[in-house]
Amino acid sequence: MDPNTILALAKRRGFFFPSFEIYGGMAGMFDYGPLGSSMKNNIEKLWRDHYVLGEGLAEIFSPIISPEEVFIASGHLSEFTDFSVQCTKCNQAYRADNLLEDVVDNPDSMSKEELHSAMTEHNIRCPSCKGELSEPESVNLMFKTMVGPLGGRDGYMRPETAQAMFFNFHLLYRFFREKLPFGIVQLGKGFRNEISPRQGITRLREFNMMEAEIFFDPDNKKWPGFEEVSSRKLRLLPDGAEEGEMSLEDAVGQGIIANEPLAYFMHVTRDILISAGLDEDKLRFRQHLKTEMAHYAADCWDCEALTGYGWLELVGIADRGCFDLQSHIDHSDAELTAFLRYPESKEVETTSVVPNLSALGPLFKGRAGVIADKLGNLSGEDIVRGVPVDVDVDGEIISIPPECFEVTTEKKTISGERIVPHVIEPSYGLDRILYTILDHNYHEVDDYVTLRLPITIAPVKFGVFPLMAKDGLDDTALSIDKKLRKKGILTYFDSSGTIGRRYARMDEAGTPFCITVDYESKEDGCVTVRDRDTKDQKRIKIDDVAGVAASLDDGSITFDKIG
RNA sequence: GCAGAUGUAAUCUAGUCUGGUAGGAUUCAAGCUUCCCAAGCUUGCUGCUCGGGUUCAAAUCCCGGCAUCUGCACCA
Repeated sequence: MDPNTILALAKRRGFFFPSFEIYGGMAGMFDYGPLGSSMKNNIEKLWRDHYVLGEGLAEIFSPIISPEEVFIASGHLSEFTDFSVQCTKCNQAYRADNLLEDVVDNPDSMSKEELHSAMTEHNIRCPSCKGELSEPESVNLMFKTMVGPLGGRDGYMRPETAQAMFFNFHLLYRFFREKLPFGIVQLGKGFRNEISPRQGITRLREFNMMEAEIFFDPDNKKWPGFEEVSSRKLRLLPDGAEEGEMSLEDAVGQGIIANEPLAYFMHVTRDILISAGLDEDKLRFRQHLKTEMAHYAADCWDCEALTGYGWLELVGIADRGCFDLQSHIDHSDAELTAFLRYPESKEVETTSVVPNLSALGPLFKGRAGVIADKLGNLSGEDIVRGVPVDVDVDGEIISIPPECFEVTTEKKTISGERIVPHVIEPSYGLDRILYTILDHNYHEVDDYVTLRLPITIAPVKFGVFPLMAKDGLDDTALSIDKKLRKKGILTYFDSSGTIGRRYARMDEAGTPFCITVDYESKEDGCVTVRDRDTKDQKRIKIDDVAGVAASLDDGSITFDKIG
């Protein structure tokens, strides 16, 4: 579908529109209008139904602004930064490390100064016009801010919601009673200071994500429920192979998808997107090429949808290995590990050296502490009972008499070990999904537009109209409207314009059903329910309206079964 | 970020070359009409992307910003 058509509809009907328009707008920023906000809530609800209710994952909600340390550990500060150079003659911009790729080793790990001197040394010039290049300039795609008005700490707007699920691991692990696997979700905004965002709502500087992090024992990557769906098929486009349909178990068995949970959550993703109204024929899973894999990923599949913008990445499902947890452990010294109990405890005999400080002190005075540490680090094999031992203190070899230490042998029971869990991350781009839902459900016949949204996603569930806004029809319609809203069903009451125009408005907003009160209602106590996609009408009792509407809303009956 | 094109109401558009009251259609709103699929009639609301310059006078000419589109580059 032509993006301009979708954009025009979105603006006209209040799904979404460019932000700050009266002040000239701002690239990469969009507002959700009334219909868009409602639709966004519905998508989030559908997503939570699967991940929180269905899979038993737990939701957290953390700050957007995060201290610099988080992104030093996550790698975003270094990996999300590019050094660019510009040609002074033709103004063409390049990534500095790309120009040095075949000239020096590991240019992407070089500092600004190293890049500059390497470029001077090897006389790197503009590849297209041979002009002089500017000095490298660092470009980081995170939004930077200051925490504390007078300076304080550097902060950044998070580029993904994921990090909080990693650096809070120890608390969440306790919440899940110290058992693997378990999963956490977070829905919220992420920020990327894109160089030149385009394509409407599909590439934003401030965008909405729905992310899950599921933690596993690396030696036992299993998720309950895989067997139930293992024969289901997905449309796969593996790295270096032909696109084709394949069952989950075959794909895992042949090593095309790295492991079961990865495949399982790909399937969950497919289910969610189909429930949201996407066209299965326009969906595929594409494996990341080795070269495009993020700095943290071990295997990654994108769920892509065919839209007016071409194939669009909606969901990324990555096996991040233990990269993030390990990195936060290294940077913070926090114990972000899981304890794996062995099936049976092991008895281990260890010999250790215990320094005798009351003997060491008088003999070595100030150096006693250092010597004690050195002794403590010796293993049992370095020592023979009753024989002096040599210790190296700052290059000086000191002989320590046997009365200064004891050698003890003890038996220990080891019941398990601490491991750094692996993580599978399904990460959904909410805005892109919303856009694709509009794209796949837009139908136009002779300039008449119908959005065939599933009722779970539709921003408004029922239009409620009096055929004419008089003779009491409006009062009856209003009371029906009120009844539905009391049941938690979002309606739209409309009494102005002709009935056809009102139906048309609702069709364009994707409202699945309309309820109309007419003159016969007074006599037979019935109203008309009209189906958006077929335009068929059925009459039902006014007294039954709320119940029928609720059943249509939750999907327990369909239109053809009512009346 | 670079190059080119574009910018008139919620939407589509005339007017820009050649400076002189901004026009139409759709939408939207109020009303009439026993009105079930964008019917008709009456009435009404909303606009020159922003800033500066030239000029008696700027939607129109000049400069700059912003945004959109296309291509390049970028895109965890």
